[in-house]
Amino acid sequence: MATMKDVAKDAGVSIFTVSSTLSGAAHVSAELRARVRESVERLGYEPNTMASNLKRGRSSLVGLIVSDVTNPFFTELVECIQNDARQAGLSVILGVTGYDVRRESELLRLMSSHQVAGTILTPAGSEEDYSDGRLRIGRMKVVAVDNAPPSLGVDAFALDNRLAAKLAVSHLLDLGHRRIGVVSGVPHQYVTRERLAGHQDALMQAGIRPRRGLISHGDFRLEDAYRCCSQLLQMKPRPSALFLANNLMLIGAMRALADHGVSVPDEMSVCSIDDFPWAPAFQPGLTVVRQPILEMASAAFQCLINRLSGNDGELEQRVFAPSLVVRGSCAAYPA
Amino acid sequence: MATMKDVAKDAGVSIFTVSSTLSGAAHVSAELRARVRESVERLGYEPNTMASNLKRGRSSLVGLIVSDVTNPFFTELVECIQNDARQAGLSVILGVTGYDVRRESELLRLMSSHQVAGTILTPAGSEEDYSDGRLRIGRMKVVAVDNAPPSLGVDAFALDNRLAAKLAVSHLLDLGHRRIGVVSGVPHQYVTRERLAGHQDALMQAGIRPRRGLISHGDFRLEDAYRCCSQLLQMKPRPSALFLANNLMLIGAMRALADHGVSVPDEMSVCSIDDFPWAPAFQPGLTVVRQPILEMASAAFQCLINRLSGNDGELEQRVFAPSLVVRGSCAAYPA
DNA sequence: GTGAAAGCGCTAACAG
DNA sequence: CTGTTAGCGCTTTCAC
Repeated sequence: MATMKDVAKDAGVSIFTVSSTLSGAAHVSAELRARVRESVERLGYEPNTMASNLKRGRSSLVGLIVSDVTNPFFTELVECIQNDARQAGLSVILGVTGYDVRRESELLRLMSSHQVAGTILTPAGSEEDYSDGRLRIGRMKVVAVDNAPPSLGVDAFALDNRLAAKLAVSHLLDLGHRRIGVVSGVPHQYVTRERLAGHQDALMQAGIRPRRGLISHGDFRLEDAYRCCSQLLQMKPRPSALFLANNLMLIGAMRALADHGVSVPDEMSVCSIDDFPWAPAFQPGLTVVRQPILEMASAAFQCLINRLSGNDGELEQRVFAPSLVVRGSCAAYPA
Repeated sequence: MATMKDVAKDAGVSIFTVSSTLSGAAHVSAELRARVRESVERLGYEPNTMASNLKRGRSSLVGLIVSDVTNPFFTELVECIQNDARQAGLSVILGVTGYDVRRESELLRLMSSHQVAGTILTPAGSEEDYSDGRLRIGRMKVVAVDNAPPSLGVDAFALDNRLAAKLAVSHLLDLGHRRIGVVSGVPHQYVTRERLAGHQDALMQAGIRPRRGLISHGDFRLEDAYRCCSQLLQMKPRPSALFLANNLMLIGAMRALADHGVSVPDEMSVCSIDDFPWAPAFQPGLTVVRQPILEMASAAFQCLINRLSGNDGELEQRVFAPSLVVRGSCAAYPA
């Protein structure tokens, strides 16, 4: 592997000249520049980013830690951040927590040890998990997306999860449903609590008292939602509608419904949080509450960039508005 | 940010002692070890991976370059590789090509400049694109997954794409379909050609001559498939079955079918390559040809690890068997 | 405009 | 067992 020194020797110039030509930091005469370029070409020189970063004290890497790459919400987030990073000349190191706060800690530490400039994180935990500024690792900037317990202590960009759930459940209520089965997310996460609270808000507003038996605790993943949904289907009387706390669980529920031969929306109305490409492909189309992922991602990334360029202002905490996307999976009660 | 030097000073030992305690490379007396650990704790010391990698000449990073993160096939690949990498103590830098061979080149170069130990790549191109050993960048090891034109010149792990397509189309043929609409992938990619060839194989075997008009060229993405499928639906007589070259295009087709009020499988049988979590959630369940992603990913990663540990043996080129997963989206003709 | 030289934080000989 | 030291490849003063 050719180094800068090799190039310098080959071109008969100093290391400095090579460095300046490549980085454009200082004026180099056209002639030397040409010689350098030629040597670079001939030797197949590739700059060693690591060495450069080490010297400059900051790296061209950013961390991106998400809860679950197989979830289209996170997937789209990855896509967005990836694009933004590329445009900013940054590369992204990916980490996956699986909603595990301990893994999250490890990953954060790992990112820091890779000297990433900053990290975008979808926190896995709840308020208690972040009480002690656990996210402040070294001088690494971190900004949170999606799950933003108040105690985070970092910039955060998240959906108004409470309102999102309320929107979904109110939609069901407006259609006349009274027994609404709920599959919520991993119990300890802030997002889950908020969505559960939004569910309550909706019931409250409609003057309906929530029943424990109708609330089932999933883990934001498909398999568990399948199980939860199957249980809900055993209830007598059976709920007439289902609210799922995220997209993957919606899929799990649809599978369960399919396997139990329950038709949507005739026998069961279904809606969830998180829109995704597959939702309109179902027959009937799936009614969901949409998150403005692109906006959240851009805002988060821009914020990170600002922090990196020295902005030490107040914490930025932005909440984004959900929107109900009505398709065909919720029908009026009785169907 | 505390450095090793700081820790050494704080603990009253030499840098070397700190280094060996942390890496476990040399024996350090229990007492010093304790002192070091304490200082590490107190100062909140984090090793600087970059410096370490620079010094050791190899990095704890691997590159992972995929065509499209929003596609569940690649998503699952990312998930698998991510897991394997973690267990091997490696972090992954993610890159996305969008099926663009030029971006692929840039990304490969980028990975190399980040001094990654190796890179796992889902190549975007075709045979001609790799004629000149374009994948051999510096001393970076690269191994290919998913798309493996013979000219690659690197280890490759891919589905038997030709057989996969044949399986799908033969299934349709066996059900009595004779006019089968096809939406293929990005025209220049090897995978696309193979799947098209498999389609031909199936027709040939059934003694049916292929008709150009029934073949539409998508780009492995949803939107374009929607368009292609809509066009196919205009044909008179209309095809009685559809074969999609991948999962995202299946979704696009299902959307088009839904929008045009065509019912599956009564009015249209549908099948594609790539299984994905959503497939069984549809009503009817989607019939697809499954790729053994986990196996392919593990094999690829293991191969990379072997290469990294000095195995300079022959190129490993492995082809994996597809399997037809019959669900409900294909019915006998006439429906 | 160009070169020499001093490190960035760490590892790994080599001495003691 | 522990300390000293010489770099890894690059950026960046500082002289010329």
